[in-house]
Amino acid sequence: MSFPDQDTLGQAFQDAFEVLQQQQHSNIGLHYQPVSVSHSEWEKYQSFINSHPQIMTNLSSCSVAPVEEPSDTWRVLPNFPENVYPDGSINRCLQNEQENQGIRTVLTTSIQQKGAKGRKKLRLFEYLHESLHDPCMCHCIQWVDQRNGVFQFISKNKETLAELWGKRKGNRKTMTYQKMARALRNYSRTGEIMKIRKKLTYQFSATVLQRLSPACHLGKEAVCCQYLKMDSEYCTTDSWSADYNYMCDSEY
DNA sequence: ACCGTGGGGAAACCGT
DNA sequence: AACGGTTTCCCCACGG
Repeated sequence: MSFPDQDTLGQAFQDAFEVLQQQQHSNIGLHYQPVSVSHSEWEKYQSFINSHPQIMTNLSSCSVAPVEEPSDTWRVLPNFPENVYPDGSINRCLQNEQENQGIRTVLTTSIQQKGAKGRKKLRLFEYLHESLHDPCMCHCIQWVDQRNGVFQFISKNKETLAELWGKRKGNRKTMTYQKMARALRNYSRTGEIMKIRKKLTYQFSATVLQRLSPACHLGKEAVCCQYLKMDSEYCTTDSWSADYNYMCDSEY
């Protein structure tokens, strides 16, 4: 991972705390964790920061943090260890999910907008994958079959997810599911995400899935079967998929 | 007929 | 300036 530069990080902290103050929750302790970093890795940084308290007021020490991979997204965690999964994801976040989402959006947007120097933009499929691993987002998007990269938007809350995506990107207008789905359809040209013949259901390509899901999610031996589109039918390469499409046909 | 969902063309936008 | 990756708008099709 790479730490954002000190101005960026400092501004992001400030923005997040401003939100907290506006919401009169300035007493809540927060962790700031890049999504791409494991919990154990993050703990190392935490202990480093804890042993250098001046970082919190003067972020000059950040530059000594190891630089490996660029990080695109950061998450805000409440200061309750029991809420953190071993992989660094969140269990219940704050009592008020909207509140946490708002703070997270401020922080991630701030870092991305102000610290995007030379860093790749977050892409929609990356955001969706990230959301799929965020328990706070399970009311918006869920795995249908994680092993094969099949996921589904929750009809009731799909617009919420779209709006959050729009905010994350800093779009001028409100993102809607329709517009997001248009972007998803563009992925079918590049093969990164395919539409599954089931309501609100899509599938990551094997390549994308491997790139986004390291061993912790897939298992090294995991093989992703693709749904192959043939004359408006989808066929698959294993029995699960055959069953799955049978299920789709009866549901869709 | 209406609604939700899906498909796609085309132009605009924005960051690299 | 060119390009990639959306974003936005619009229109259409289809099934319930």
